[in-house]
Amino acid sequence: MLVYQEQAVFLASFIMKRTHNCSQLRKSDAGSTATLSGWVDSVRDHGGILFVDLRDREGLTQIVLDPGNSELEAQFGSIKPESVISVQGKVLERVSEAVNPNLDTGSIELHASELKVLNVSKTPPFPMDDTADKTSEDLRMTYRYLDLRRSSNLKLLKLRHQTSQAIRNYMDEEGFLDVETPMLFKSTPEGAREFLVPSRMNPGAFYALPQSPQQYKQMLMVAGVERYYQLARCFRDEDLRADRQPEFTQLDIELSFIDREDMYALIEGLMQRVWKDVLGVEIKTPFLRMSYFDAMNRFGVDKPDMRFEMELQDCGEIFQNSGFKVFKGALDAGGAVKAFNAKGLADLTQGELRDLEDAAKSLGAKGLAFIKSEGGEWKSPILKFFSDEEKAALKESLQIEDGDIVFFAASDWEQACTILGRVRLDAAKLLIKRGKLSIDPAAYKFLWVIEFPLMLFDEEAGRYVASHHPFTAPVEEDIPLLDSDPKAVRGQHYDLVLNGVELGGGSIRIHQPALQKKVFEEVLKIEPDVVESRFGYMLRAFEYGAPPHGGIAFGLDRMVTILGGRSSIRDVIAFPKNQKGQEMMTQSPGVATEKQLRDLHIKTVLPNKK
RNA sequence: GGGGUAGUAGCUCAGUUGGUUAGAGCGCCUGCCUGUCACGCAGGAGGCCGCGGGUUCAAGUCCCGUCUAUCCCGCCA
Repeated sequence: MLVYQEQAVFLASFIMKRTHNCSQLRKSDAGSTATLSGWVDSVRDHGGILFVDLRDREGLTQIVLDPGNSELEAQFGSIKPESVISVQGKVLERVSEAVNPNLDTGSIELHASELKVLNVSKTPPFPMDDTADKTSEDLRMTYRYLDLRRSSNLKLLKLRHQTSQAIRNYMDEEGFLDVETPMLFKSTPEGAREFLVPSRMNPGAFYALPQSPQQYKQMLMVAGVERYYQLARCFRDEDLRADRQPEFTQLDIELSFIDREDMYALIEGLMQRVWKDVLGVEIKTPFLRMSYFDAMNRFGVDKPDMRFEMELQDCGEIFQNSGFKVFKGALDAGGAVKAFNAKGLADLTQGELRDLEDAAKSLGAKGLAFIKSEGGEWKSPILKFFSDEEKAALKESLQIEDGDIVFFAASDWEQACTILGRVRLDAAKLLIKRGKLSIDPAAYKFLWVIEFPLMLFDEEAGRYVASHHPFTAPVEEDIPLLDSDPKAVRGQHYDLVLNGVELGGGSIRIHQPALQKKVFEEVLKIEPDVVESRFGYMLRAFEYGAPPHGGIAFGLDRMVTILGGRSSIRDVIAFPKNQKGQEMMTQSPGVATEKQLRDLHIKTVLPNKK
């Protein structure tokens, strides 16, 4: 009997096969017969006449049930929003007063003559329109299949598809091969924490899920692939943020016989293509370029948002001989005094000021010095330490006018820049809230950040560490500095930044085995046996004719987030994980059975709960 | 690991200096309604005020703890 019913439904779906989607019918179809299938978006029962908005992936069509058909009326009476139905009927042009200009199909409606209720829906746990954006993510993710069914979310999935499609077309036309690399990789404890996968057949041994296909793609260059790309899934077992997921997708690219200029041109073309195909927007090239030093010095971050000004100024000269010990002391210690003018923000509240100060403190500042210009006079707790000359010089260099507030940071150069970089972004948000600063949502300010230092000195480890990764090639003329002054060596590294978001980064790689070995052993001071076990195959590969090569990788999720005008990458991932790395719908991760653990030669030791 | 914010009806939120029976909008249920498109109108149901403890004659409200979510720092290309 049950089987019979299922067959009946199965059969029904064929009898009522759809002839159009819900966004297709137009005035020209008037008079014809059509069948639509989809979800009930809303029901408006006027007693006599009844309207149903039928929705599918493509759009919405209004169904009309004219009075007089008691059998159909009974059927329609039973349907609820989100039920799945098929309707057959006559397409009729709407009378002019009834036309809905907000709907693609608003000039017609389908007058139902037959209805199949394919599946009745329970009442959804949250609204199915855009007001659900305010519903807690927790609940939406538990019912992600309903959340995704909302048209704004289906649009985002479509947008993501269009983005990867545009990428694939461009890469194909540029001669790139899509090559898949292993998901089960070897652990490389440098860098991000990895997800480990126990190997049943090799007791005690573990695979690691790749943080990126970095090493494999370089091997593909040695193999002569010349141009490789992949939309690669990558994994990092680190704490999450709005723009970070434990698994994410990279557009991974590597190519041979190129220099940095070739890379810039290739990627600028790619971005042009993506923005054109997905949004219909023309992006201007070439992109602006800025050295890492300038980015830090002028904006306090290595990924400046170029959509607004408020640049940091250097006040070192002004306070060279200042009576204000905090500033003088920082300068005497070889540091810097930086400042920027948050134009028009003198009216900030005590709470807002405290928030800015907290932000500064979280980056190591002892406080946040400021000068407000309000009602024709300057107000500041530190004003009394400044001489008239210093005040005049400040007014001049920071262009201080009434209503402005200037923030200061005095520390070593990098920290001072970082602190103000953060305050600058927060101040911009406050100005936007007040309507004093506006950022065009359709502005796309691409920027290459270049000339990063190849190494950073890690105070904790007491040695140099690669700022990008250890395969980045030094700028040619800086190679002699590897021995004398490693931190002055610039890498052939480049980041692509868009509106303050790091879209991607990469570098020209080292392809000479001797230089790579030197970087590993002499500069980064990695023990030779560790080098051998982790990178030995790579050094050997380079001895067999490695071509000069370089690459780049982009966060596809971040790119789609920006294209879709969203703020969280979770919005553009079909089934994202929450901040604890759990996927709420399937309740993953789950506990393994005893047998599974035994097979994998694993014992779990749970943390003590106090 | 640390800090901020939030947790009250299915959803979004209000709830005064602690004070009687905890409210609104949407949704849901019932009825009415022949042109709506967020239909309208009338009525109704629905609450462990996250959880545990404390202060008090009295706690949604104050205190302590805890859990959950989210944002940020640490961490992470």
